[in-house]
Amino acid sequence: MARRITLKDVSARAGVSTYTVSQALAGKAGVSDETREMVIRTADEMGYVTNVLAANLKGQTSSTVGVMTASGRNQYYSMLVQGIDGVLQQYGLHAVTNDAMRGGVYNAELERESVSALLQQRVALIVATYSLGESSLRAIREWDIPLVFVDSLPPAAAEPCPFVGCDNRLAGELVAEHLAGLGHRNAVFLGFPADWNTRLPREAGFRDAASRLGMSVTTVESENTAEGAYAAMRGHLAEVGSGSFDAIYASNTPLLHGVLRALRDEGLSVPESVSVVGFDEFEWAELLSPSVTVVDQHIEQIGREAGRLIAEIVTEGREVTEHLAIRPDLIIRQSTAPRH
Amino acid sequence: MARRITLKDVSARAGVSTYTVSQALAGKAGVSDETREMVIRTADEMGYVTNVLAANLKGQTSSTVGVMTASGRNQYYSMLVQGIDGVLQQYGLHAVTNDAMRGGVYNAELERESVSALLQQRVALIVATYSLGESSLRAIREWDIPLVFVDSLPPAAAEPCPFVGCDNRLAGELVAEHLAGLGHRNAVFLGFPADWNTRLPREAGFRDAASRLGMSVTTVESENTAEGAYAAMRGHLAEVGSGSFDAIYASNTPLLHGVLRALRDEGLSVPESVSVVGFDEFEWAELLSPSVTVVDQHIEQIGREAGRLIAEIVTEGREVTEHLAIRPDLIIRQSTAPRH
DNA sequence: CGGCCTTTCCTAAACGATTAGGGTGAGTGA
DNA sequence: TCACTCACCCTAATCGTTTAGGAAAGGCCG
Repeated sequence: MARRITLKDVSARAGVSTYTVSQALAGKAGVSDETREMVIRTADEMGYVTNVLAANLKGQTSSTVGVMTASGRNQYYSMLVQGIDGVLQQYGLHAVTNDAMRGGVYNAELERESVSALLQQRVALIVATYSLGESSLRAIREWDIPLVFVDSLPPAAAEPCPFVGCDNRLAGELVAEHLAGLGHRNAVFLGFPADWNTRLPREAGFRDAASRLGMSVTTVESENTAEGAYAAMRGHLAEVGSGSFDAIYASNTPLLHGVLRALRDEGLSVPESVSVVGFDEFEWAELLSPSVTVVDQHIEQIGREAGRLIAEIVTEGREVTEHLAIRPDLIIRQSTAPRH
Repeated sequence: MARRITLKDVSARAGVSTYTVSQALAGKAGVSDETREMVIRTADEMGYVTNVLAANLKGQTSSTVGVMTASGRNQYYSMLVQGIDGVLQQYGLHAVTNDAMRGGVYNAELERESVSALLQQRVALIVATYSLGESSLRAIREWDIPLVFVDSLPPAAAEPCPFVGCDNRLAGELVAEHLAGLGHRNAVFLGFPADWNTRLPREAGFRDAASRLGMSVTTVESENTAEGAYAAMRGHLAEVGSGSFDAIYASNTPLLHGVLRALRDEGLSVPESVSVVGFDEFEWAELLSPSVTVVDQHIEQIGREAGRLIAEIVTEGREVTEHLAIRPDLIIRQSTAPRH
């Protein structure tokens, strides 16, 4: 292809002005039906394809939304992004993802670069799936770019700001009620760093319900990786022994992975010695031995709702500050059993 | 922010022409060092951020690459894309992903829309991770957009065309040699549809080596989902009984999942009744009981190599047609054992 | 000193769309 | 018939950059 067909080429061939072509193709008013049809016909005879760069430049709009993740190896995020992307495609939008993890650890420099890249692209909206840094927040606000938090609650500095995610407090309560109902008295909450602010409600809901039900909760701190959880769990066992707790709530899937490995390597059987609950449903949960009880936060639904919300904000320019908390469910499997 | 700072604003404040500012900020020649420094200083004093849309429009270039996937629920693809994206970020490029699956099944209409969306964006390059349809191939070629296949081999119509992926033939050979070495005589190859053209070499390598080693191979056809594999496997067992084979090679992770469920539900124990090998290493492989022997195709490496290749093509305009086959390794675990 | 590079910078025309702000002619009502 | 509206279309400016094609000034050489 020598040169690409432009709107001007189409207008020349169709014998009308570029204005008419533009209106006709965009489906806007001001063009008669016969002209519109004629224009459309010649346009695709010529193989014309709109240049969205030019359209966005002139229109001061953008059809891309930026997604910022800090996923590391947590598959959860990629599923989430996939979900969002699927919806956006239906609205003619597309997502570009920027991850702020390098070599498994959060990297502030990368976050800065990501924000800068998204600004350069003049994205229509930014989706944050973790607690953004102070300077990112400031830059985004300064540029007047709509921000929506998904999964992770907006930090106070970002409010008011729309949010879609799991009701993490409720999730913790469900787990605590389930474990206490099985007769467990001493639970361990295995938490990732509070940099990810989903940590707080996830722990608080668990603690509150547990104390209400007379179950003690010990928090074990862990890096946000399977390896970190493995080390943390073995460390904890070495310190307090296996008799000091009868249940574990691992606050996400990588941590669950680490816990299960640690228990296996310590020779502790699940659920006989200790009950285990994970956060997030995943495909292998049912095939493990024992199959694993988890909180299902309905990630596809979160993705869909987020996509819908984003499309609404971008295409209709609506101001939204609504917080949408999806109700989680407990999927009870073999890794939790009555205490004996 | 009332109005956004443009290059013209910077040039006015700095007292030089837009040309000078442009050259200075882009790090090109034709500007004295002191002027350059002065321009850069005032630019970030003013909080100037390049508008890449405008730059790309004028420069007839693009900093985005399109990635086409047909992933469904196969986590493999999202890891691959993550890998590629990570490298691209370092080159100032970014990826937009378009998936051609709707509701778990391939959708040609979606593929057409994806291609159209990528053309509209004037992407610099397209990455295909599955066998694109005839019309997509034609459109991409007509638009003169570089195409690189990752994971999936280019169809004949697309050659010559660069490729990065696993040496699937070799993978099959490794599996066959391992199984035959354990004394197995009758293997089942569980294959996803040949629409995904990785199927062919993956099966051929296995078959060739098996026949060389005196091991028979029966192919069982399956949809490309865990559910499909489950159904296919149970159907096969109902038809021929469990005594007719002693090993299974599941050609990707969703299929492996279906196989393991089917065997469990049929009460067949692994590896006592049948050895099982999966394709693709995944985090839970080692924690399952039994842990699963898999082919590790080194997906991170594939992603890195692909990213590097893409960056080279886009930023340096190099013409590349090289095929890069990464050597897979077998990770032997408990799901394969000597036949007794 | 005149001619000729170089270096440094500027002017102004693109890139490919969108869209105010008209203009034209037909229809309508008085 | 005239004034007015309305539907349809056009002209030309504009979005924010990059970059040919000079121009001015200084240095160098014979």
